[in-house]
This record gives sequence, C-alpha cells and structure tokens, in this order.
Amino acid sequence: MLEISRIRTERAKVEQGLKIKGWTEEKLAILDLIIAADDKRKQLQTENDGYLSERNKLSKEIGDLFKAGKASEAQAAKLQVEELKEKIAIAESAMQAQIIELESKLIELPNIPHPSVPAGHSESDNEVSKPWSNELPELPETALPHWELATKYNILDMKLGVKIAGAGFPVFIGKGSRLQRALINFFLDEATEAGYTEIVPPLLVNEATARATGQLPDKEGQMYYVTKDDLYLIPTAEVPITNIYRDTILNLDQFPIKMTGYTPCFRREAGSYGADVKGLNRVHQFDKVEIVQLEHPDKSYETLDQMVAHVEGLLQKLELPYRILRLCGGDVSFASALTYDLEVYSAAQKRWLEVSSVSNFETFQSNRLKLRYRDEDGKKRLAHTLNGSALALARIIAALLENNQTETGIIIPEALRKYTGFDIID
RNA sequence: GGAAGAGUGGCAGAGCUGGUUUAAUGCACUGGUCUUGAAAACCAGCGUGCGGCAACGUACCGGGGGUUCGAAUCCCUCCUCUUCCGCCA
Repeated sequence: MLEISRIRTERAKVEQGLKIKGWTEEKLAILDLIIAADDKRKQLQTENDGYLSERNKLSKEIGDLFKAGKASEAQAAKLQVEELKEKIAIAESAMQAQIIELESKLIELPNIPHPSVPAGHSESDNEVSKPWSNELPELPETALPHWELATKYNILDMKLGVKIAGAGFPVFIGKGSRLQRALINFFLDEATEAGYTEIVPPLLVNEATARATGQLPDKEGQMYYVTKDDLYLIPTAEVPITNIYRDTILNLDQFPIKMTGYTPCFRREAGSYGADVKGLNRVHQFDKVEIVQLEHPDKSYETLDQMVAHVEGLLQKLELPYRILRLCGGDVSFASALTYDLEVYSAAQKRWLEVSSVSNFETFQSNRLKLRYRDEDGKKRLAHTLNGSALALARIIAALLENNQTETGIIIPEALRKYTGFDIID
C-alpha cells in the first residue's frame, strides 16, 4: 500500500509513475479524492479527540465530587457526560467509516515504478535486459515436449493428478520425484551458500498475514481458502517468510536480512487455458525455493541486482538457455517497483518459460507489514522488501527434460548429479 | 476435543475488592557526572499509532464486544500459552 505522505509530497512523481503503469489522466483524479478523504479523517479525529478529552476530564471531576460528598453536583456532571457520549458515538462511527473509505481508495493504488521501468502495456513491451547471446538450442524433428517425455520415461503423470485431485496437480514418479527433490536441495544449498537463512514456514496462513504482503484483497481469487479454519494456502513462500518481520522495528545493523525457504505453492489460476497450461507450464501446485531480503532503502537496488545475479548463477549451473527481462509498466506487478523476470527456453515447445521473478517492492509491502527500522537520527522509517524465485521447479523441470533429451535418455546437468544420484533418465 | 489456570511496555514483574496507575518497580538500553580507562555508584532519559509547528491531546494492558459518569481492573466472546485428560503422525 502506498504511503499517503508520498501522494502529498511527491505528487508529480506519483502521477508520472502511475502513467507508466498505464493510468489515464482521468483515473489520476483518485489522488485528490484520497487527499480529501485523509483530510476529512484528520478533521474527524481531532473532533473526536476533543470530545474524549472532555469526557475524561468530567469523569475525573465526578469521582472527586463523590469523594467530597457533593452528590448532586456529581449527578449534574453525569448528565453532561451523557450528552457527550452521544456526540462521541457519532464522531467515532464517522471516523471509522472515513478510515474504511480512505483505505478502499488507497488500496487501488499500485506501487510507483522505478524510473528505469519502461512504459508499455503488455509482455511485448518488456525490455530484454540480458538476451541469450548464443544460438538457441535446436532439437531434431523427433524431439518431444516435456509432457510426452514424462509419459515415455514414466516420471510424471498429469492424468493421475486429475484422478487424485484435479487438473493441474502433477504427480511425479520415480526419477521424476528424485529430480524434484534434487533441485530443491540444490537451490537451498546455493541460497545458504549465498548467505540466506533457511526457513521452513507454515503452508497455511491467516488473514492478517495474507493482507500484510498484499495477497488480500488484491489477489483473493488466486488463493485456495480453507473456510472451516479461515486459513489460506500460500501461493508463495514470500507470504509467510516476509511476515516473520511484520510489526517489527529493526536496528540498522540488522540489514540486510536474508531468508530463503522451500515450500509448495498453491495457485487457483482461475481463467487460464490453452497451451499456457499444458503439462507443467502452469499448475495449481508447484515447488519453489524463494529468496527474501529486507534491506535499507539506500541499498535495495544494489541488493536487487545481487539477487538477479544469484538466480542467473543457478540457471548457468543448470546449463539452461535463459534471458532476463525488465518488465514494463503494464506487466510489472501491482506491488512491485521494479521486476526482472528470468525466462528459460523450452526447446521442444520453442517458447520461453518464466521461471523466476525478482522484485523490489520498496516500501509498498513494508507499509502494510509495519516493517520499520530506526535510522541514525532515531526516526522510524519503512524498510524495503525484495524477493525472488530461486527457483520455481515445475517449469525448470519442463525445460530440463526438453532441452536435455537425447536418443538414449535425458541427461542430468553436471551440477545436479550429486543430488540426483543418477546422470540420465532412461 | 474436554477441564483448570494464565495472557500487562525489549525482558522480568506489580496493579486486577473500578476513579492521584496520566501502567509502580527492577533489569536491559541511551546520555551525563566521577575515573588514566573500565566497573561500581549517582543524575537524567527511555513503548507504539494518530492529530498538532509545538505545548499538548487521544488511543493501545492478547483480539473484538458490553456494563459504567469513568475499565488494565467487572461481564460476554474469540485467540494464544501452561498443566491434566482424550486422540494422534
């Protein structure tokens, strides 16, 4: 959630940023409505505080009067408070309504993009900041897409998932399962090596948690919801891990806080269809190792670059062709200021698959998280939050299977062999 | 799931027969005095949000609601923790 103070003090920047995200001149009118709503909220609070102050004063007097034995005067004062109470009730409910009104508008504002974010409306406007420089791998005509390889080698069964749960719930088998586990361990070890502390968080979270990282209300339809216990299945480890530091005030020497965690991720993916959802391209449950950092605002972009480099290193070690995109204003997520997507080339499908998204949220998340730090001058300021996939498994497996297929079987990249215990799937 | 007890500021811990508690006190922390330096001692400061230039006002004693002129204190409800019982990887 954007800070109101930014709308007031950096109006021009905010407007410019919203335009990069595709906002029209007309939509910008909401900014004035927000300021007006906030002004009214302040005014209502001042009014209400005045009434409360009077009430507190009178109540104290009543106590003193009773002690002094002046019962009739006390009775008179009681009547006065009685009147005040009506005013307080009105002022308080008006204030509550105003806060809700304000929040409902504020929540519509996305984060303001970083100056480097290119304008644009869709994927095609994303800037390829680091293209794959070599030639893309060419496979023979007989090459198979990963869902057919899966059947051929009996390592993954999508139909079985349908039987057990529904479409989009893969069942890995044998070496497929082992490959899954190998990748998780490889990614976690690499993250640990890079200084991230490993976390095993809850996979279900409460409403306050989902709200703090912005899944609610923005992406409510994306999450599975357990009504009986009022819990949400996590769509990414980012949610529980970032929330570790909800309602926290950090000291400067605690930066940067680096956390990693493996979790399954659950996404309803309502409305998806076609080639996008074929095989492992888009599923309801997938495994992912996430990296999260909490950083000082002065250093967060440096940190973002480091995180991208970390993910890049993973792809290099897996010997997968990849490219890095700087997302345009129209494609960058609601909460992000700057996002790099890393895509892997899936040679049999002849398409790029997004396997990682690394973002700097600046203060957009920490504002809701109430994640702050105490500056040199003792002032409390919002910290910056960043996260990225390092990496998402399902699509990595899709690419690995396709790119590494040979007549004799699927070759496991060198870096992974000590984790799989085998060097070929045949 | 059942029963009993408990949830107070970074920590510990009073208050809980409703009104100088506008949350005592100790520890920790910060600044100062003293000291060659440190420790000790002494002095001062020290929670969070909102409003206000400020003085200050207001709210917060697990969450929510209620009673009352007035609630940390009484009542209801939910959550969490501890102990016991039940169930169970």
